[in-house]
Amino acid sequence: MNKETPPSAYTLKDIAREAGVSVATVDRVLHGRSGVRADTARRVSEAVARHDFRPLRAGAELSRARAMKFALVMPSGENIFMQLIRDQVAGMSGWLASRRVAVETIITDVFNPAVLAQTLESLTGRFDGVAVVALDHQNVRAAVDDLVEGGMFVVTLVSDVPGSRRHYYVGVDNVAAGRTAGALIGRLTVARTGKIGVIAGSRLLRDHAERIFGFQQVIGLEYPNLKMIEVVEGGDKDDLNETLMVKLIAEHPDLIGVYNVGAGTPGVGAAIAKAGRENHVVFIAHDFTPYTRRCLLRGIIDAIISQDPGHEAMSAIRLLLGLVRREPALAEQEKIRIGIIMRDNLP
Amino acid sequence: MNKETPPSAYTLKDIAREAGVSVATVDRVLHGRSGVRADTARRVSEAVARHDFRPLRAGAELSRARAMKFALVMPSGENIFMQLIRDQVAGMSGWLASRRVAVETIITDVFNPAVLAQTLESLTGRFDGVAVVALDHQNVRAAVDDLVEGGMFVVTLVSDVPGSRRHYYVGVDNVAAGRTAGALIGRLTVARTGKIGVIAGSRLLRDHAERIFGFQQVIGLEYPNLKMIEVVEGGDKDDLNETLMVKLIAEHPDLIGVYNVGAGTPGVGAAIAKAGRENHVVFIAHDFTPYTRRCLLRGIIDAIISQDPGHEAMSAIRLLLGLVRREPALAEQEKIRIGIIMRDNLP
DNA sequence: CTGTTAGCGCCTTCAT
DNA sequence: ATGAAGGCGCTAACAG
Repeated sequence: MNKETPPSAYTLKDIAREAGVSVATVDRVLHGRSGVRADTARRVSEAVARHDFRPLRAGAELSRARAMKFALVMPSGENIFMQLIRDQVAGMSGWLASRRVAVETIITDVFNPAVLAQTLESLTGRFDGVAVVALDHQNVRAAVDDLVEGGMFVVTLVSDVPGSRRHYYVGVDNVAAGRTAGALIGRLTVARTGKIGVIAGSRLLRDHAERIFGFQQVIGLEYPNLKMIEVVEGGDKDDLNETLMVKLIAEHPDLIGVYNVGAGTPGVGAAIAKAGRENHVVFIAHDFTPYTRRCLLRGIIDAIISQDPGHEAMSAIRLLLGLVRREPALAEQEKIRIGIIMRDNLP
Repeated sequence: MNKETPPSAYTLKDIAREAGVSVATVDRVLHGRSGVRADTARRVSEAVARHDFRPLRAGAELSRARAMKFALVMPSGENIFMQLIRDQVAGMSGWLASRRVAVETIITDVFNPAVLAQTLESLTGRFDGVAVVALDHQNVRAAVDDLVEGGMFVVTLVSDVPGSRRHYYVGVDNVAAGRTAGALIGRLTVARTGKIGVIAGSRLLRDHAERIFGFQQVIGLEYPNLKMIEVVEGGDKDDLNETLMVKLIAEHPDLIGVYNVGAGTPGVGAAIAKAGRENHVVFIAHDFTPYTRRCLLRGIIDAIISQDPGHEAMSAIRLLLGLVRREPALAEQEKIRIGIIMRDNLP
């Protein structure tokens, strides 16, 4: 028998009585609102501390309940990871509804800074908060800053705009993700000597650039036996990626590893499978999907770097909710982990 | 612009008015309570469905608010992972207090079935729910069943009692965890030929037994170049583990991999470091701690199989809360992932 | 500066 | 089988 946390069914009223004030005063002290004599405040604080009193959330929530509307700005296109996030949000409908939170998904061309910026601007006043898969570009940064300036709460999702005034970024450390990919390729190719191919969507996307940076770091510094081929770009498209991969295989007989930085993994996988190279080429890609799951089981993909879409969607919404309600920052509680998924630890 | 979930600030009262009944009746229908004519129920259901109405959680919570008391039964001893879980629970104190939930941690000798069973029996009537790091033994199973029989809600934590009537198990699939360890050793030793050592706490602990089983499966079937040495048991103790590991290194010059199934990792690590074998021996262990973090950075440990203690503690409490409140099962939402942590994806 | 009071939405007796 | 009404704990508007 050891530690004990007493139930403490105290209420505001009890504390008020004990401190010899009214509930309103206790409430003021509890929330640090002004208009309380220092001396009175002290008496209240003491009573609160004495019983380690915490206001019951349900009461607070009920009394301020208000319908809220959030916008979720996501890329158009076939990107499966984004699709998964949308699915997760759809699956949260019960959770959202019972809290009077509405989420409107807005699909736009995130790859075009002007379009994205304009989409963001158009949100002004229509929402209580915005979660956006951002693009690191000055127009977008300006749009985000304008929104925040106007009192909107903004979190970036998956892809950040570092210099902006967004309240939070929900997503992984992409440099670390790239390093992880590099370390996996390095370790799994063992001591073999050969070339490593890297396929990205676009080096202009901050998350892709960061992953490549981290990847190069590790390969360059720690695996002198591996030589990186120039990064090629396939716009996250399956077909283009397949073409690129076929070419890589053809031109580099000593290719022993491939890192697909963004989406479009099916294209890369198809090229490897058709060439019958799954046993010679260590293939690392991002994001756990039905397709990558199959590839892991068949040995086409050796490891997946993952971030949990459900977790990210939930985090973004929770953070926005907390901001709107002005609750103390649960911030770094919500940090997103970089997952490594191999054949034997499939979720 | 795409999907839309309307705010729907409807309340029970609105639905009642629309269905031409009172709020009490709507409440009855919503919760499937008896005493409503089929025809009336249908009218209500229709109104509910028409607006996709969900009762506001805060209201429901407030009206049923009740102080609750949960017991957390954990092993005595130095096991760091358990310590981390306790820390996490301590860190949840604000969350718990604002929901009027008290958690009493009860330390007991989980390795002794009789003691554990008796501890469990002693909980009867004193708590609303129990989270227990269990031992798979018939006495324990009987004790768990008795508790459930008596109306207590029970979840097992980290280590399960499969045949029992516990409501949930919160923890990872340990066979898969063992397989993951096996796959990592297999892949990271590359094509080298040699022996693999396995150190467990006790083969009588179900989680250890399952991990060993999964590990053997993979090593035996897929890596003919690796030969497993007989499993040795160190009772999760640092000092004993160190002695065992020193012996393994001395007796098997061709040792190229070690899997520490349970706790006591510092002992194993020390032996490897002192022998200067960190570059020859692939070392896989469980649980991310300050110590294993250091080992990852220094290259002593190659990969950690992790389960998030914070996540587990939170899950256990949330599940118990849901059970007590008789909320629809959020069950498999709470599934715990097997994490792989290497030097570059440290949390 | 401080207190009073009317809700917030839901659940639950207690009547009918 | 159904309805009316009080209360859960907290907040905020309004008095003083």
